[in-house]
Amino acid sequence: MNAQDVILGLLSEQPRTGYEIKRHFEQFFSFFFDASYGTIYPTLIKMEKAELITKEAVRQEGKPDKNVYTITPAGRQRFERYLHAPAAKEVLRSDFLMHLYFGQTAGEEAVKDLLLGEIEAKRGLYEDLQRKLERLEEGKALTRYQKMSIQIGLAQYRATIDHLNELLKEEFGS
Amino acid sequence: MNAQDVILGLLSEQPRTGYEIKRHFEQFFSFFFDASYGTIYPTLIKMEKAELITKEAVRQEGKPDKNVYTITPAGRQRFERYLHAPAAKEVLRSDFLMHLYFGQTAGEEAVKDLLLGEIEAKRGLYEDLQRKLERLEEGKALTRYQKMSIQIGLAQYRATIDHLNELLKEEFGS
DNA sequence: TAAAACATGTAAGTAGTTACATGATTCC
DNA sequence: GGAATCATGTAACTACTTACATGTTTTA
Repeated sequence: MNAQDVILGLLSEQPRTGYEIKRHFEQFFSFFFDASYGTIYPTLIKMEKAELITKEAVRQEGKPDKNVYTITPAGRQRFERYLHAPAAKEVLRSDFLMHLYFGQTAGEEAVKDLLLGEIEAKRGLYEDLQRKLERLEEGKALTRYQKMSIQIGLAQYRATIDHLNELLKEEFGS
Repeated sequence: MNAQDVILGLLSEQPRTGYEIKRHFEQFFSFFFDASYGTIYPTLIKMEKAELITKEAVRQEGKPDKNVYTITPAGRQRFERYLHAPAAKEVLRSDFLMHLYFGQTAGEEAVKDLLLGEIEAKRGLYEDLQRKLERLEEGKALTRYQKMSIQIGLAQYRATIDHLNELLKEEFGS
């Protein structure tokens, strides 16, 4: 999975601008994918050259002009290929766990703060994601599977928060 | 967190070769960090030039020669700086969740297979990590915090497997 | 009046992977 | 005899981020 696959997927739902794609990443994919404008815009240009998508420039009043991208049949085919290929293995990069691993060097107080910080961070992410899900459910624009993927994120956060809280109680008694 | 920080951490425990560092990544960090030889060896060379570590060539019988790296005081200082800086935010990249998100396009059968596959994959990772933990506990070479970080991984896998199994039952009735 | 939202793009740099290249020894 | 383990390294490439660059309108 790279930025191109994901962008193709979003454009297979409907035409979108680079700006809208980025917003979608933040709203739906925040906990398992991200890409910056510095990736999105060059990728769109590259994909247009490869004829996977087409660009339409749209003039707007009171706002900057925008480029709306539409997927082509070749683009759709490419996306199908990605979708039916086996999912690549998940990659987690956790600086929190790395810090914890070296806790002996950092000292008990530092580790306690680390745990407290991680719990707070995860709680924030959890609430944020929950609010997003609520807002999206009101809008009714959510497929069954989109909802599932968000709920998996929620369950994962929840489980981590619970486990970390237990650890804190057991190991540091507070 | 980058490869340099982590390597510095491992060398702060004891002198090691590039090969041993890679093996350690696999044994301890498999679920929250990884780096290939193509990263490790060039990084070691760069760090030696920066005088964060020193190299000692060791001749061996019946095995290739090896380069044993030792951390310098400057390297230790650099590692402390990393360790006391706030932990960078965790990054997850899940192609499984991306596939699930686009389940509507892929179809119900494909999604069911996807879930089944993910459960199997996670179960494998869980058992693997559990075996690693057992072996390491026998060896008694584990600090309290090292054990904690592995247990967090185990709890995370466990929670995901359970949640995915429930999803499968509820949504696909099998 | 300042920040957020809307909107696009580039240049320079960072950080990594994959594949190749080599070669002995030990275990199955 | 073949796979796994031990052991190091490079070249080409991929994929991304960060910072810069610009400018309007709406909202708090």
